[in-house]
Amino acid sequence: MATAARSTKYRRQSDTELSRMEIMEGAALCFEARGYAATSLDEVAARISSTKGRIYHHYGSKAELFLDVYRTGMMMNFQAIEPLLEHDMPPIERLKAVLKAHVRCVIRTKAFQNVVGQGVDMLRHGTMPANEHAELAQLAELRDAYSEHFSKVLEDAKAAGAIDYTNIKIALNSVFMCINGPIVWFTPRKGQAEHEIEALADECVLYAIRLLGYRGEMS
Amino acid sequence: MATAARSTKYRRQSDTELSRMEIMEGAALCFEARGYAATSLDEVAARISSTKGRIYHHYGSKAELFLDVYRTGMMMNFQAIEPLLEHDMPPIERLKAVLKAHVRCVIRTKAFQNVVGQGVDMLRHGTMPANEHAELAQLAELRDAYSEHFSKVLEDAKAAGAIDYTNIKIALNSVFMCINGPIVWFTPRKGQAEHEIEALADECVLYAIRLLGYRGEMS
DNA sequence: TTGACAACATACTCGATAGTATGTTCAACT
DNA sequence: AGTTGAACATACTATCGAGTATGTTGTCAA
Repeated sequence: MATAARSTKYRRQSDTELSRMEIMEGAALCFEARGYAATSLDEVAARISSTKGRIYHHYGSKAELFLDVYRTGMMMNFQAIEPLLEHDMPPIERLKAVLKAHVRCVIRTKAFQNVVGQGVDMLRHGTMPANEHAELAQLAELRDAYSEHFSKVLEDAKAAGAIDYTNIKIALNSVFMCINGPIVWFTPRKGQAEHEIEALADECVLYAIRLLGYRGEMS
Repeated sequence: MATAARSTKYRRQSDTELSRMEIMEGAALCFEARGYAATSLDEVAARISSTKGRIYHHYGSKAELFLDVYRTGMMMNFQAIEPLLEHDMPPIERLKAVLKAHVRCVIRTKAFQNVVGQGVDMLRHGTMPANEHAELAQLAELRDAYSEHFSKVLEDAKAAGAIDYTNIKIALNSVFMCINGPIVWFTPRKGQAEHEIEALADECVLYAIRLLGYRGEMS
């Protein structure tokens, strides 16, 4: 039966994906805590109560694992904001919504986003550990495409007169520094209610749009 | 002669300090480019056309060198802003001046500040490479004291009604993210005039005070 | 039921690097 | 003029970790 065959096939696929995701989560936490270079794959394996053999069964190298974490982190970002780019709404409202979605995503997937940050740094300094230039270039494009989304949203809002800035590069960098801040300084505490995180995210967004010259208060 | 004796003594001291500074500058550049863990002391030595022996003559360990770079970076920051804390001036002007001084310092000493950032991360995650808890605690205090300076300036400006924020911790973190941004995204280009960097710094400061709810434009 | 393969675990190799031990030079003091 | 010690350079060791080679187990298909 085709259905049964596909079912089996997908279950195995799914298991593989689940296994890779479990590895990635462990890796993201280790990379976040100690940095890429200082993290050993034995540490990653230990974190998920496993062994290095398992990791090398799914990934060809440490760098490949790192790149997969990077890519997954970027995908999480895209999935968070892309739905908002479709809907028709006032530019300033879209800006607020996109910023908010990004911050929420960043907080939820903190470890992955930290790895993304490390990857961006490596790209910037040309110290990528891999020889896999194809993957590397692809990730750079991912990052640029994501940044481009924000550029467009910013320019729309500026054209609508809701915000203002002199140099879009500096403005965009500053906004990213601001809304990515939680990656660096946020530390989740036990028993922290969901609405506390919401308030935190709202405050980050407020500062980000203020930075851009937005005058009205939050609606 | 006491004078000659002291002169000799001081000259040797001074030479030692110069040598240490040269090592630190090489180390800061390497740490910035590859990160602490990925940087070998042979690389640092090669960067200053020297050998590992020289480094170990001045420092007991890689971690000790790192900590000295960290401390030196923080000192540069203090020296940049502390004179401004003395003078009597309107809170909002002091805020602007301090932010501007910080950004200028950050751009000039980019590599050192990047190391400071790595150090702060290590403190945060408890992954400091050294056993030297004394040094470690001292550096944490340095960082806190520096942050405290900004806290005071912010609160004064808020009391004067020039700015506004809900949560000082989040606001301060956001401001730091913004004014420390150049550490991450600024890349000096050859032939870049001094006034271009000034303009860049001004724009960072503008975004930072806007973030804090400042309404007036830059004077 | 068996064999074939995926999904691991275990046991190794080998290069890189932090740290050390020792050698060399040069300047100051005696 | 010789001795000493600071400021290095050179040569080595010891460890750690990425990558590999091989062993083990459960599962599914025929």
